[in-house]
Amino acid sequence: MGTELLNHQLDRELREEHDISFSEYEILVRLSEAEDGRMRMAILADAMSHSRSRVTHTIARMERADLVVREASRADGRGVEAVMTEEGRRVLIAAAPTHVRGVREHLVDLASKQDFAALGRIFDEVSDRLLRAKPDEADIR
Amino acid sequence: MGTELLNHQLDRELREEHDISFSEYEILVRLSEAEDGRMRMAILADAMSHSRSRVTHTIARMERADLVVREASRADGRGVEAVMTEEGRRVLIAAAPTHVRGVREHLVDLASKQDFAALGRIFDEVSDRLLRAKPDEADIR
DNA sequence: CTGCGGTAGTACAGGCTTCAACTACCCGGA
DNA sequence: TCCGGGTAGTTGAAGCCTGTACTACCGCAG
Repeated sequence: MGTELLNHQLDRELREEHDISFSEYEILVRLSEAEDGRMRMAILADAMSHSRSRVTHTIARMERADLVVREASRADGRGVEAVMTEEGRRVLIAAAPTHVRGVREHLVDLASKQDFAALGRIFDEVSDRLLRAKPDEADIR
Repeated sequence: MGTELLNHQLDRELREEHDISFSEYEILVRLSEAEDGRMRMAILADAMSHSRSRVTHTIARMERADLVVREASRADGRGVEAVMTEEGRRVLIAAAPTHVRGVREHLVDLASKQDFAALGRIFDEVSDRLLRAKPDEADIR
């Protein structure tokens, strides 16, 4: 699988040029697309197929770097919302071209339109299956 | 990228059913294909695009589990060879069907022959480029 | 209103990977 | 022969992820 090589490379480029990891970048992207740049921790976790524990840690690091702040949810006393800061938006805007260029350079430009489309079809399907299997863990039991 | 989901799933299946990680499985596969079931650490590292440090740690874990033993290289005083044990071969033979089934179930069976071929073409190309760039790190400098 | 199962998030310990020393050894040139 | 640069591998610390346990809160049934 060259996929690890690719992810690793994209991660490294973001770290070197903008001091954020690929996961942090993805969180910023999702927050930027959300209403008011804010999202509940659990939604974030599900959206990225990360464990809640992982999101807690990642958001903690991002909070230290002033990319987000944590706010208690008004609606649900258990809830916490991650909110993108100005600095977070600034870093996202700076980092996006790096990421886009990386994906082009290391992936898109190397494949024909047809092959790239096939790639999309395959991983949509793979994700669908694996995500559908997880929620209730009803596999074989 | 659903690729992380897939790797994670394959890793989990190997851990649950055979108590080895995906990386350990891959090392066993490579050793089994090598002359006498033995390989130099550096060759192993290059073959899997892992850091030497990583291979050192992984082999150390595998040695604790009796899957391999370490032997000093006769030819090169600096060298160390990882040698597959009987137990290692036994575990590989047991684990291989799990892995093959996993790949079929979570990937191959979900794609058409054509799309799957496209996948192969793309990641061969991606790997080639990234590996060609690395060795001398001559990128832009 | 009280109890209770379920959900949200965090804390902590353990495991894997990385990075940067560091040791040991190889080999070619002076 | 001896030196110096390069290679092989290991070590230990630090970072990130996982699983588990735990607290706090929700909401419904009784």
